[in-house]
Amino acid sequence: MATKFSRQRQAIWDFIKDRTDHPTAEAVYLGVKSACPNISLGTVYRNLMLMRDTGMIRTVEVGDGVIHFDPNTTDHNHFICTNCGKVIDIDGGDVEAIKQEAAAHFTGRIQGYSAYFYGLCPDCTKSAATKTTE
Amino acid sequence: MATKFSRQRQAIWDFIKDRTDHPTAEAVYLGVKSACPNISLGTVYRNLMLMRDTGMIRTVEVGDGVIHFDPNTTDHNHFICTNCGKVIDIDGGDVEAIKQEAAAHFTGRIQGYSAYFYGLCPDCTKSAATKTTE
DNA sequence: ATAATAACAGTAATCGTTACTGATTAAGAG
DNA sequence: CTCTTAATCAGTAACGATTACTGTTATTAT
Repeated sequence: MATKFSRQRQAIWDFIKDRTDHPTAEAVYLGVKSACPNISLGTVYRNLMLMRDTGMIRTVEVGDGVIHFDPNTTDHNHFICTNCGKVIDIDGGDVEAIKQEAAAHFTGRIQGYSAYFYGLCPDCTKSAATKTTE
Repeated sequence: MATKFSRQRQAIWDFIKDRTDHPTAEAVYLGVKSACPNISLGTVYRNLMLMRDTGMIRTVEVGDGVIHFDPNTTDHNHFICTNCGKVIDIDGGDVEAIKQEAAAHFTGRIQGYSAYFYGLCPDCTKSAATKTTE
């Protein structure tokens, strides 16, 4: 067989598989250290990219110059807080409708899709409201 | 006055203002060299980022790890060819409808938006069809 | 248990972007 | 037109995320 399931790969998968906070490679690296104290950052990158290439996870590029990883491979949109940088899933939107809408105005075949919405996340909206009137 | 309109900035603006091909900083740098033979890459970056900050142009992050620049600041979508990497505008889509659709499923205020569609561009579709059946 | 090789840790290299330097130069005042 | 001054420049060094390389380790099939 071609693939060996190493302890490190398992640890990375265990760490990321239920995440909804779109960690970076660095964050995965730090998070996996408890299970694999001397894992290498290169190993984390290699495995994350391999998981992406095999469709286990998806990469998300938010505009902060760093790659984020998302175990949710179903079609969905992302919200990025312009204040704290948090990346939040927007579930339940009719992604198919959005694709259709764009396809109607383009003469190529649209396969994939990813959209990013920007604004203040609920938390930052709250703390902004707390501050003295501004 | 705070702003000086240098020859270099003018050249960069002249180069990019009518482009629809979303050049990178590197591409702008090369393209501007004929007008400004010894312009510096740093100058190109500084001016492009300044133009973005003042709303003259927009940055587009496509997933290739490089920043692209777009003089079209009106709301529109982008198509990225997974074969040749070309970035093409999708004009005429109802962007507002897409925003609404997503906003309906999210409890924060959505301000900005950018969406990317992936697939084979018209050119690559054509040349793929030319090849022996595969 | 052993062989074969995927995967590893550690580190060096790459590359896009940003920051720093002292030298230029655009723009307003006299 | 000349002078002043601060914005901008060219050139280069620094930075940080990601990738590539190298010799070692460990998973899997036999």
